[in-house]
Amino acid sequence: MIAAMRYSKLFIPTLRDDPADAEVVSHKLLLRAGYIRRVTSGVYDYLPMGLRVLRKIEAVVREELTRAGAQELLMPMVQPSELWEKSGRMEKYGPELLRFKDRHGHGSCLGPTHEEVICDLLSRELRSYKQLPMNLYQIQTKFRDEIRPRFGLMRGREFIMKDAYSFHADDACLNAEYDNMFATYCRIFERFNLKFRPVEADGGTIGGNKTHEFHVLAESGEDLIAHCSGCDYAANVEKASSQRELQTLDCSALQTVDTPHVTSAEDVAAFLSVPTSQLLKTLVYRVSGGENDGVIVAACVLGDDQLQEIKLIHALAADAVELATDEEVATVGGITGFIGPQGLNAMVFMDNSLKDATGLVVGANQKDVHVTGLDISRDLESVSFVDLRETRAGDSCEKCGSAIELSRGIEVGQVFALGTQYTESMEVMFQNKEGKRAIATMGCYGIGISRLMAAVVEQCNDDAGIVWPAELAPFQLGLISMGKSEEVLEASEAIYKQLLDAGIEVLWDERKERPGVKFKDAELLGLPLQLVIGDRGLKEGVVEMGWRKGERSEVALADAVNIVIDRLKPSGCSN
RNA sequence: CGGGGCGUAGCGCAGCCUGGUAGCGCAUCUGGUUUGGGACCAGAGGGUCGGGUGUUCGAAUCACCCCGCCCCGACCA
Repeated sequence: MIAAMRYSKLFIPTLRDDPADAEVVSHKLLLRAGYIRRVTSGVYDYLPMGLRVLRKIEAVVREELTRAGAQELLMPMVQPSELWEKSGRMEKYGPELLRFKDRHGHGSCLGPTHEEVICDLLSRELRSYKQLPMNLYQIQTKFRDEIRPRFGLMRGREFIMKDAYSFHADDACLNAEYDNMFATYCRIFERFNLKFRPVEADGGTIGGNKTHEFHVLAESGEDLIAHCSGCDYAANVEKASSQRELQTLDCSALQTVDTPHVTSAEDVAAFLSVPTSQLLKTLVYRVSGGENDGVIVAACVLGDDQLQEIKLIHALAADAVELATDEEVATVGGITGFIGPQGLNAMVFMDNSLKDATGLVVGANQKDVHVTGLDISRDLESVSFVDLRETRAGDSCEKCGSAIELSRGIEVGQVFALGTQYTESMEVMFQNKEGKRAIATMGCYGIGISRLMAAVVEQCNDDAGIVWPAELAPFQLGLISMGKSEEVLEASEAIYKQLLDAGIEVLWDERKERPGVKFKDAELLGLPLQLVIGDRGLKEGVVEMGWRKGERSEVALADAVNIVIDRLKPSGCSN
């Protein structure tokens, strides 16, 4: 990367005001500081400063992956449909996969991820167990036609990702590599000075048996993560399970009560003067995919709980579930607003928390009527108990019983132990020690490079602008010439050249601007260190050195270069 | 796709309700005065008022349709 630049020659279109269409701080600041510009929904230009940061992130990721034993390759963005047909994901991936035909009418798609391509490659080239294990990665542009791109770089349709794929002769080896990648990810995020948390996660469309997500903690994060205050348990709420308190209620007999026009759990509870937690919510869903495709099912949680649909999807081994329409509810004998598990002509799933629940209020499957005094084990038959409810703050941890807390996070990475999910359908085979053909086992590991850029800014900013960690700043030093006297310009240029020779990345602000403008821009851009050269100090033979976040001091002009080199040279130094 | 908000100069906004020759601040250009925390004076350039249709003598303004953007929900690195 070019070490030094003159500000007046660099394309850094900074903005004085926050752009009106940016909501979160990273989006605002990256636009204002001239790092990115929007091209179309979820698609961005990386301007020179933005690209420099991106390259820095990539450099750290490359260094750590190389250290961890992975090799870089580059796969294509355009992928043939056949590979997706073969893996079975052509259907499953849905409209997020951007499909098109080339001029010969050949079905193609833009790569949202590369399991198919890498497996295709390995299926051709892998022969012997002696070639394993192998971990291949790339840093490349992905395209996912997201339903709702938002928050600038945080959720783009086109984005840059580091994706690694490992192949192994057996699961023990896969697990070792999973741990290796897990540790590598921790090291990478630590180098960026991020507050982050690895959490147990759901597999999503990638799939897999074992998977963790890495979340950068930030209020603007789109994910909710649950973590225990007493032990190391942490999981995405999509996956998290926990224990809730169950009230002990009297087990009086079943009784029907009229509840005219009272439908929602809150309203019914208020109407009957009981806590919402005494209500049983019965939600009716239509299933898509899997063995129950098209089937209508019911799922129950307590009135004050939320149903986590992903958990229901897993319980059904389905692709998706959608709340049933009133008509669909009627086909299984329910009436929207008064649905209950009793006598419903559908599979009924109950959250585990309900096993011993008694004295519940449920819909009677009759207009304007509810039933009280329901005892799950006494009054219901053939229901399946599964984990369905969304974990809430204050629940108790299943491991240690301590209180669960919730935080928001930005998912910047995920690791998966996939097993043979893709290698089987894609026929990634090799000859093992015994001379037999065997299916390779596989892991995959992603880091959202461009998202990481936004996540870092989310955590590292103040009222004045961005505060880059030393290793990610587009330039380490902002050299500010104050005033336009010959002495100042000469002194600045001399220092600029010495720093350039020393390999310090310096942005020399030699513009004919007033001091305030230069300070504001330097702070907006987030450069870790400033060196200010002005007439006032020059008379005394000193220049001013100031950290982006912290103290300022005067140093002798003669020592300035050495001091700067000393402070900036050890990479990863703090500011 | 459902719900909410918005679209007027590069950026931020006013004008719209109550129709009558398009405005403000910042930015840009020219000249001058300034120069340690987003200067001042004088002048200048820059607009299909998101697009279309309609109502009207006349539409940024009213009506209808379309497009785009932002926020909340379903997706995910």
